[in-house]
Amino acid sequence: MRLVVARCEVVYTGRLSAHLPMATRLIMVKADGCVAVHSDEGAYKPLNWMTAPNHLVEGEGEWVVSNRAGEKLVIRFEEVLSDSRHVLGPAPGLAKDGVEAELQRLLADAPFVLEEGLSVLRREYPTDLGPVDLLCRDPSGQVVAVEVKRRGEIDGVEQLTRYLERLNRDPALAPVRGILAAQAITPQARTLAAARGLACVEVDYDALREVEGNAPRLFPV
Amino acid sequence: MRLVVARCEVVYTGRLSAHLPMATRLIMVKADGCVAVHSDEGAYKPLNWMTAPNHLVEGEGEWVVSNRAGEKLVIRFEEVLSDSRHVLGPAPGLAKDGVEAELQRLLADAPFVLEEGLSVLRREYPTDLGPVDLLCRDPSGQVVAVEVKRRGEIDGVEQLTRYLERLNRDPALAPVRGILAAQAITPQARTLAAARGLACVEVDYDALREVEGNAPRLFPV
DNA sequence: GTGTATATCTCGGGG
DNA sequence: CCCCGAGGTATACAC
Repeated sequence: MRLVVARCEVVYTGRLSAHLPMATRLIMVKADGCVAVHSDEGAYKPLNWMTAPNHLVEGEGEWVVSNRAGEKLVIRFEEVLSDSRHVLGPAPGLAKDGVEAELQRLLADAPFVLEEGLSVLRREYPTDLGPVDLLCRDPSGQVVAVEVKRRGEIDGVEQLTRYLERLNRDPALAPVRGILAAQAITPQARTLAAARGLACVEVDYDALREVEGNAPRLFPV
Repeated sequence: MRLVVARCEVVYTGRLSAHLPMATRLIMVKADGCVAVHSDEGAYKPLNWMTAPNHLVEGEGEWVVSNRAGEKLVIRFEEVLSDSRHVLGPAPGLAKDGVEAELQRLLADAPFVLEEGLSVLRREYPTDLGPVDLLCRDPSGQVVAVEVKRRGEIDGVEQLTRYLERLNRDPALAPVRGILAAQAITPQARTLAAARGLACVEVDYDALREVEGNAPRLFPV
């Protein structure tokens, strides 16, 4: 990784045009070639950047970084205050818990926490509007579409409504009903869901991880 | 700005839980107090971070950064390879030339490219759900709501649907119909638009700039 | 590759 | 203060 502290001026042209007037900033060049320009205030993310792969040309007091899509980042240096290189080596990636993907996986393994007797037909069931998180069947044989969210808000209700409208056009599935499953559901989302005849279930994440630990014994496949 | 290169391990708990195993990384502390952990590869944005305002406690080989919302970032150091501070001073912000805003402006000047005989009543027509990009009238006198997007996706159809539902409650405007205008529209968005009786128009941005150049002569106001 | 959905989204504007 | 909308969104994942 190369770290340059310098008074510079930056121009980006590509998907839009952006300009940074002359000031002191940090320029970070990572091992994969991506370039980021940081100021000392404001945000954790860079003001301007160029993702890899790109082509960096170091000219006379000027860097030109361009990529295949025709985007260009030009950094014009007035004064370089510091320029250092560091060998960081490979680093293992970030492991995340508690994102929607994991919630979906946990629910797919334990759909009964949503409703007694529910079983999963498919995850990511495709429709021509996009994939339904979980397609299930209840003990009576009715198909149930489940939309999984970390936080249940109006968007989730809209999404579930779209899918149901689509699923119910398929005579092999109809009538399909819907469940919005989330760790927390806002009152507005509940109201809209109720108006559309959709069920809401709040899911206790920690309890679900407990269930996962026990499920293999309690519900052998 | 403080830049620390170190072998470290990072744990974030808050809106989710995330863990970075021991490896060499860059830790950036900006003047406003925000902390970011960068690896040497992958992305231009940090793996882990904590936005300002927060509270940083430097302990024995360990930093604990926490904020009012109860989020916590813990960095445990094994070996510090470099630790430097730089005074960058204030920097002027980023100036952008937007894209959707310009597309909207171009269409407002040449609504007839969307549909023969269309004229603009108002840009950013306010509703209590948000502003309608373009409110137009067709030759028959019917009001037409236009949602302008750079890329036409399902979100845009939902947005237009909400606005239309709102506009059609106003007897002075109803019945209002809708057009989704974008440089490119996905098949799924077309499907949903068709199901809702909304029109889709793909707009050639460059051609539109041509029209703008010619319009003053061809279509004098 | 295309397209959808998520994100510790971030960031800004308006009520 | 929240809500909404846009982002050079980036990123992951399925078809």
